Amino acid sequence: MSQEGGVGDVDRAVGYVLKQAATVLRGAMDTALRPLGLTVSQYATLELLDQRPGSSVAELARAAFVTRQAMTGVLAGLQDAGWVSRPAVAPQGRALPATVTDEGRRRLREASVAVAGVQERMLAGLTPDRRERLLADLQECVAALEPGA
Amino acid sequence: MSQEGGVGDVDRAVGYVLKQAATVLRGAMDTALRPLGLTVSQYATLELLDQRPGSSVAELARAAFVTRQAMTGVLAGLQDAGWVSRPAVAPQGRALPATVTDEGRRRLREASVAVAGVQERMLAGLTPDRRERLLADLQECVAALEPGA
DNA sequence: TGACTCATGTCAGGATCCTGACACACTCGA
DNA sequence: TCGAGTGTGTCAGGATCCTGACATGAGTCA
Repeated sequence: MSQEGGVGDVDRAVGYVLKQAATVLRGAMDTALRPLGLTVSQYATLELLDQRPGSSVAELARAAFVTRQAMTGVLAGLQDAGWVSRPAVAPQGRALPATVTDEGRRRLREASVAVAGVQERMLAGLTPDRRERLLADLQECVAALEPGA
Repeated sequence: MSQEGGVGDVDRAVGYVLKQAATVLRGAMDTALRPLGLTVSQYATLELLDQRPGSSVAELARAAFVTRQAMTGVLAGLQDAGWVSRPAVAPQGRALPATVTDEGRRRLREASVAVAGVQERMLAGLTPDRRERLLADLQECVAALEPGA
């Protein structure tokens, strides 16, 4: 019972397990990154910025699924640490293109290895085929729920 | 390139898509629950409490992946709304067993249908087999990362 | 040129959650 | 019996993120 149009047992609800997985992963990343002096948000921002050099705060915020205000705070911390630099004046429009500094890139490389280890540990029990399928299914879920759909 | 021991393209990193899926799902649940006057946290707590009647704050907190303090705040809101009741004195030990009221159960039933709709929309593009596999894979990921592992 | 729209950066305020700490209640073993 | 260990509820403080709002710069079009 307790089915009749509802969600059913939470342990078998994809949404519940999805949040659980995201929470556990974030925790594992946090413990892996803490010794390196990086938060999960900072690492994610560095990784994004390394792959999209010259991004504005707004672009990074969208890529990291947070608001511009939140990303502004993260970027400020990264700038204070000397891992990210932004020009004082906008070269065009209002956007201030951010770039990873050499020191930031070194830090990112260490962090990236650590995070890759966590991801590998998470996926250790899955065959390459299953990993591909898992990724594809998650992307399908995202596409189905996105506002534009 | 940019592979060499690192994470690789973020769009193909399971962790990135996992967080994206969790974020999009939470947003969709929020818009679905808002008309019913429920937050996602409140709904999750009601659903958990309906399936585990008499749970304490600490038990609910563990089940919802938050701290006791956060769950205390959510429960206080639910009690103020009259959807959850707790005895004034602990019948045993210090734990105060919480239960969903009749009014709360009515509200939960509506919310559960709404959330089930969101989940169905998210999984619409997946066959039953793929849904089962997705659930199993996510559970595998959780088990592989859990502290006790 | 001027009005409109859109995107960006920023400020102010509030909501949510976390870490750290403390006191109380039960259980178990010396 | 009593002490340690565990689990629970709660308070205080801080960190992170969000909503709402505003001003600025660029592009579009009458």
